[in-house]
Amino acid sequence: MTPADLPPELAAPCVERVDARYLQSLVGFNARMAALKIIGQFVPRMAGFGLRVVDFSILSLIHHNPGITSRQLCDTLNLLPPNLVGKIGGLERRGLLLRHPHPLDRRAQSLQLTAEGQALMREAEKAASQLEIEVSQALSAAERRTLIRLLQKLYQG
Amino acid sequence: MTPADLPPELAAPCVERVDARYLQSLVGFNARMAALKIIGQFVPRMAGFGLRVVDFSILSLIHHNPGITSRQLCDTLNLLPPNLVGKIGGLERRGLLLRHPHPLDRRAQSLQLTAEGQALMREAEKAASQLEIEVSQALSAAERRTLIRLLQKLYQG
DNA sequence: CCGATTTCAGGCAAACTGAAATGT
DNA sequence: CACATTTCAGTTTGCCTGAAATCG
Repeated sequence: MTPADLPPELAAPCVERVDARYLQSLVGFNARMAALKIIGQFVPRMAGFGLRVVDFSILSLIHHNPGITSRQLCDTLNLLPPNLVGKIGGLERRGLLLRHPHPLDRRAQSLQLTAEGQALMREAEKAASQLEIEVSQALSAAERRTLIRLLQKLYQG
Repeated sequence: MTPADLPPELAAPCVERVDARYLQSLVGFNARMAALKIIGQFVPRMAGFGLRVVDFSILSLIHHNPGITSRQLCDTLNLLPPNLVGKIGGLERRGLLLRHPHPLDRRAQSLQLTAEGQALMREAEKAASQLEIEVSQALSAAERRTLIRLLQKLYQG
């Protein structure tokens, strides 16, 4: 079948412009593509503070929730406990956070930012909010609010 | 400082309910959380077809673009060429796709689904579209269209 | 000679699993 | 005794860089 002496344009097809309409009809595909694009811009900004994206999320949650536990961090950020241990340890060795015994549950630990950690996060969150403006420049303020509301309906529902 | 004989509720703070409002004000955080939730439901469905999420994306693009090249797949899916080689090889060994010499560029390869690959993707895309309905049940049809439009404005802009 | 496409090889970081120690 | 929180050890997976072979 498909003799070799057929004209080249019939032997094997080729594509000029990729048709991604089916994948683009799936919310998951679009959410993943958008997340990858934004995170791709986030990574180099946070690298300026010596932080990865996940470090920023961890420190931000501790920043706004002094005394939060590892377990609560895992639940909020969809992390597994063994993966958090090393990250918390590294941030502690850098002097950005402290572990205290938890007042209500001696199995757990009460996490807090040091003064240095708080100063770093004030700057890092300033940079994050600035990047937020740049990344959502294609959207109006109302569209941005709508987008966030719909995304939260999706993953919180 | 902070004497050990202070009442426990003052020695170290603790949080009852985590305040994630700052992270939730960032589009990137919400897009990532939504993508993770959807993909988390996608993985077991595609496992029923012996596919990972990325395999589904690859096969779907070949399905709707017979003759597409590896390079075009990489551009569309944000993959690096070395990472695609093994995946294409595995799908070929399973008899789901075929590689033909590209009619216009002998460096490239023209990718096509076999009859078995086409049959598999008809079922897999049916399952994906069904999951799409379930996962966006929290949204109205109009909200779902709006969400997709705004996400595309973000990552295409 | 330079660039693009595909492929292979090796290194690095991240993820999950299983189990142990401690405490509820 | 059953369960929860943290931690460690081992394994696997995936991603990235660098370089080679082929071709435009």
